[in-house]
Amino acid sequence: MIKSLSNMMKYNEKREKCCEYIEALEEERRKINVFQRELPLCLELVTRAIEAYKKEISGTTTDTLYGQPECSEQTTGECGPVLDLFLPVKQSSASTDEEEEEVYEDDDVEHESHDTGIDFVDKNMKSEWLKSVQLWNQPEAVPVSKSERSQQETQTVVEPIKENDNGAGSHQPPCYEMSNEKNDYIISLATTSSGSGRQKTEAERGGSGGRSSRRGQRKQRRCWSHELHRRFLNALKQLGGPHVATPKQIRELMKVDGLTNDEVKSHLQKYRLHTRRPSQTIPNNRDSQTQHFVVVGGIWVPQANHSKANAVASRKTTTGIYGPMVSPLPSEWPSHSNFGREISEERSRCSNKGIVRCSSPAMSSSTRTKTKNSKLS
DNA sequence: GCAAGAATAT
DNA sequence: CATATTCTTG
Repeated sequence: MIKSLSNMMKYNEKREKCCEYIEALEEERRKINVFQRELPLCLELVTRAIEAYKKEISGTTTDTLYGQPECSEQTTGECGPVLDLFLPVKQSSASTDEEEEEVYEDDDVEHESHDTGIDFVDKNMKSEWLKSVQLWNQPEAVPVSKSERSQQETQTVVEPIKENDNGAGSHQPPCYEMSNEKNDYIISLATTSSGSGRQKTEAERGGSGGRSSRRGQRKQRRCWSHELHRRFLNALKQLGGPHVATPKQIRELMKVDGLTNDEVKSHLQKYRLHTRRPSQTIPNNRDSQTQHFVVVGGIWVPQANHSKANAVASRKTTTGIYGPMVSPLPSEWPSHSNFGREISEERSRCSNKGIVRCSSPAMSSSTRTKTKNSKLS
């Protein structure tokens, strides 16, 4: 008699336990699902375990509660925010990406194999929306994925050190608070793409609602994320250096919709400033004004360390962040801007006091010289 | 009137 | 400091 009773209790207890397990397992499975290709076995195991437990508690019971085993939407978990962000952009992936992404497809699809079609879930999704979002918002904030890409194309240099950036938990705070603005940006990025994308000026200041009424209002500050800056540099490179490239051209090349000429212009201005005479502010000894450059493979580099230019050592080359030469570049720019050693490249092009044909406006006080001729479009 | 650049402003 | 905006000029 007693026995049966205790048995029953035990059973109940057991069942309860099972339910808990199942619950936990399913939760786990959802997570694993995202990494299906990495952990196929894991997924399988968990699934089996779930089934096993279910069998155990057999028939009726509380199955209803756990009736959603097939939750294929791996977004679950704590992805709340993700989802939110994702939604607005969602469609972009389909239509826009080609425009936007082209510049940096490389790393996005690098890792492991892609067996099941599932990849798209985490891979695509992530890259897609993250990218767009990032462009305007938090420059870094990305979990990990893109840590690599930093400087692929141009880079001749190695850049040994770069771990610091986001490796650990450095969430750069979003530039400034853009609150809901972000959606607008995202959307514009997503839909417009390069094609025509151009009317932004208005849209932006309009803020959220889209009311562009208040014109006096200062535009939201644009944060030049790494991505943006990368594109910027890229464009610069294609155009032949910061001194010959014009804001408009750059903007067009960047293919970042929502970006305005003014913004580019401003950025360019800053870039040029930093680019030239990086040392100036720093009276520092060092051959400050005597820097001797050496031509290496067509580019000018500081004689000093051209051989191992990027070596870690040089990084503190006095010149500071904007060091004119190929200083190994301190991880990147100060906070978020990222003129890094890339500038070195640029400067290598025209800098060197007039040695090169280009009038090197940068050097001369009167920059306006420019080479407008070249762009007689 | 536009666009680039410099000079200011925030 | 980094961006935005305004001023100047071609």
